[in-house]
Amino acid sequence: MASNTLKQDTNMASDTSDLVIEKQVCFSLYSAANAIIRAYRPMLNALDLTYPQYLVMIVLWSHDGINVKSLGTKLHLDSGTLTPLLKRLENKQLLVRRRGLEDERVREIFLTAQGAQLKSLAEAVPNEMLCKSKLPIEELLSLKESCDKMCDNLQE
Amino acid sequence: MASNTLKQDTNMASDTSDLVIEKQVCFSLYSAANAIIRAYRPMLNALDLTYPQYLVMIVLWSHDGINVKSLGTKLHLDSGTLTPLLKRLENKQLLVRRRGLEDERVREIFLTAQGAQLKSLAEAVPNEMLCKSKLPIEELLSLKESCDKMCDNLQE
DNA sequence: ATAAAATAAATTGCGCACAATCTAATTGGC
DNA sequence: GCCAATTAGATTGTGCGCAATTTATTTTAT
Repeated sequence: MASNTLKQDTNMASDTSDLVIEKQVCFSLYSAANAIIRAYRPMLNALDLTYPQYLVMIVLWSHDGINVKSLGTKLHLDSGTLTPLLKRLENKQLLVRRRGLEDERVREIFLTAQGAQLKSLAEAVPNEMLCKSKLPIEELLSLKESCDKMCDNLQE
Repeated sequence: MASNTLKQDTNMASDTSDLVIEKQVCFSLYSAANAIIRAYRPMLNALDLTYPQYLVMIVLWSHDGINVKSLGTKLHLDSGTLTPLLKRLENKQLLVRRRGLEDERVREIFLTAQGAQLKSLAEAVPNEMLCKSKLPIEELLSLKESCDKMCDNLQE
């Protein structure tokens, strides 16, 4: 029991093993992503949106009429995530889901007037988030670049 | 309809608005975190662990006997996430959950022999992940630092 | 000694993320 | 023209992540 306590308290593993939580880059990224979604919550509650719903709305505000496949490509999400999410946004009257005219398999997503209007309320969100992060813009840009590279490199 | 098509195709908004998906640092971080968990999956399937379960095991491998509160502080997760996760790991015989002797409210988590043994199989995982990321170590370290800062700054 | 406040964990409920599977429509080859 | 292969999306089931609430225990103040 004494040796066990010693090993824990002095944390011998941290010098020799890579299997320590404090060394894990991926854990830092995972925790930061969770923290970001948590930080967005109060702002997005005011818009009655979750963070993934907010992302979908952002895409729609510049690509009204996009289909589920293209939306999924842009957001790196599949239909298993998007279909129920889009149904919830449809229930909130922010969009409508229409079948494609020339291809019946395709679902095209169109903003309602209400959904389009929500954009003006959302305009303030990105800047408020940048303030909360308290990081200089150059650091945020290099962080973004590394994340984008990571994402690309882990593709299949 | 012609003007609508023009607006979409030339993406006018991208120059004037911050509300474009390609500009969102947070979206990059969110996508990278999802991509990481996806990339870990095949490796961790071999250990019959999910990524959050793997994180818990990493902490236990250097802090056997830790309680739920301390575990939550380390992983930035609460009992609503940890309690059912720990029960699943207990069902897999990787750990046991005991009540604290001096304080009955506390749950202390102890590795089983099987749980302790799993560490040797997990030793190869971090390096394999670094390879998959294809990023130079310096970039990974600066990425980790920025994520840790982001996480700290968004605290409460 | 006891009631109030604080603390640790568990529970409930919702919304992702994603693997796996299924359905329906379209395309390509012959 | 017809059938196999492909494609788009929907469905099902599991495991988080977390807000909100609840239960049980401990601490504090009186």
